[in-house]
Amino acid sequence: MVAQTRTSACSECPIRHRAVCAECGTDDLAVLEMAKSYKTYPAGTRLASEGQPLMHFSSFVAGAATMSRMLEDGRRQTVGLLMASDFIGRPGRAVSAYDVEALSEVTLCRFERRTFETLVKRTPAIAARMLTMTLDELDAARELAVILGRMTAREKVAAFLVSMVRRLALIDGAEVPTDEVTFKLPLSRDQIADHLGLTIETTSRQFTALRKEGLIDLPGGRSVRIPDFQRLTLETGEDDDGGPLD
Amino acid sequence: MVAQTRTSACSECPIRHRAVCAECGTDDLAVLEMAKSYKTYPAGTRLASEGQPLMHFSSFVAGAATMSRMLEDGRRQTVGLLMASDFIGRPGRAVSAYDVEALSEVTLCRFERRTFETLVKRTPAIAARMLTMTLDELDAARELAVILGRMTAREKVAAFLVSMVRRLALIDGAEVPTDEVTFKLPLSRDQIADHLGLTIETTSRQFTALRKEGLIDLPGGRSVRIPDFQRLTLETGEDDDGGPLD
DNA sequence: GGACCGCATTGATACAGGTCAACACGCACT
DNA sequence: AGTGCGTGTTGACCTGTATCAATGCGGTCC
Repeated sequence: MVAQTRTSACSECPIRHRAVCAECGTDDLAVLEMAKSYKTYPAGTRLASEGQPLMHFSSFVAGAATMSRMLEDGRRQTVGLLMASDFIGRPGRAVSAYDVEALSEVTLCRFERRTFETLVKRTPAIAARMLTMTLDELDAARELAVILGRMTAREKVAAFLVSMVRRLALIDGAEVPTDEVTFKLPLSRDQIADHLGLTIETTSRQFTALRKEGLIDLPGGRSVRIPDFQRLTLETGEDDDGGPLD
Repeated sequence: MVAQTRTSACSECPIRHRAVCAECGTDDLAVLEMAKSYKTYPAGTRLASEGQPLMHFSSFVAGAATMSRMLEDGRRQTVGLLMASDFIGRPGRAVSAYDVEALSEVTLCRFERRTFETLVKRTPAIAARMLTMTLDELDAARELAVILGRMTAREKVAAFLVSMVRRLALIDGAEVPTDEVTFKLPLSRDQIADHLGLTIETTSRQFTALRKEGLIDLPGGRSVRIPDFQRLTLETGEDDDGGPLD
């Protein structure tokens, strides 16, 4: 089982792990191996800036970051939360369209942009993996549009918590919980507000309101306990069945 | 020049035109040719429904449609405007995540889903073209998130008009205008409101306000004349340079 | 012509969320 | 213990947008 050996040998890098190991020939694996480099950044690092050149295509191995755009007068909107297996940059674009800031210590698996473009062209499995990842990000961005465009502040916060739980479960490879969960938010109230198109005050008030109604528990230090996950899901206004669509 | 002959022979279908003709071998072209079928639908047709099976992967040849999600209580958010070269469906997903409704008469180039999945796997150029299209849609979805999350009603309407002009220019293969433009909106005020996360009344009021300030002209019948496109751009709050990033 | 209908506009009022301001809490540093 | 600072919470008030309601306007059908 050659594929398995490879899988375990490169589990840190989502690109290599998911796109290449299982499906690719040895040659491309070797090229990929030579091309990639790991790099770790402390929390708070600006990993990319809007309008600035972006020399690498990078994939998240560990840690989390926000991807955001700032308007002229300082209003900021976060358009995506980047976590394990998400990526920064895109083939064919030399300039970042967004600011990317590390929320925690972040480890990236990086490829020099030109090299990666060649790899995508030459290696069908990498292109296929890129396509799947991009389609998933597209779904996430559209979900966010629904939240931003049509939900109330309360629903936004509930939807955010629900999506965080689902996201963290996905990364852990665990099942999405049906009843009780406890986890730690990687974002400050400020950063949550920027993600939900709210102010920090409104965000804080909604957390408090949900707590007072027993939908969540806030033991302190950005921890959240959700006693009944299903019930919280109902607060988002979505007529969602809860299951993935694939 | 074989490629050119092919290009002119299949100009109606973006998938075939852009992804295959220029880059693919004859075999895959032949398969694609056999697999595709054109179909035209009248304005108002529901082309897909959230939660319903979607048997085809389709690409827009002509016409426009909205892609939207409805919440339990009837609130609707449009997450994308589909126009020539955009697509409905995704490889690997049998159920539509959104409602798609034709705004005008629409011609689609359709592939049976399974067939298309095979084609994507087998034909690198199709996968590459899909990836580019998906990355573009991802950018569009994130732009929308910025608009929905952080712009005022006035800015939203201005940004919508600006993006419509850019979009229409792209489809025509024309330059984005720097001064005067006139065009016809393919959306009703209602549909614009659902796209911008506003009510129809607020949307109408902002159109009126922009008209009163001479930023736009409304000759009637969904036509819009913009006397100074650059000036309108300034109303969106974006510190955009106006140029594409690629 | 008149009645109707879908779409757009305009006005009056209500309210969700923004703004401004004070205060609380935890934590590092001295 | 005391100070300072970053982060979060809460309160009072204000404003932009939603809501409710009326009117206009261009079609089309009888």
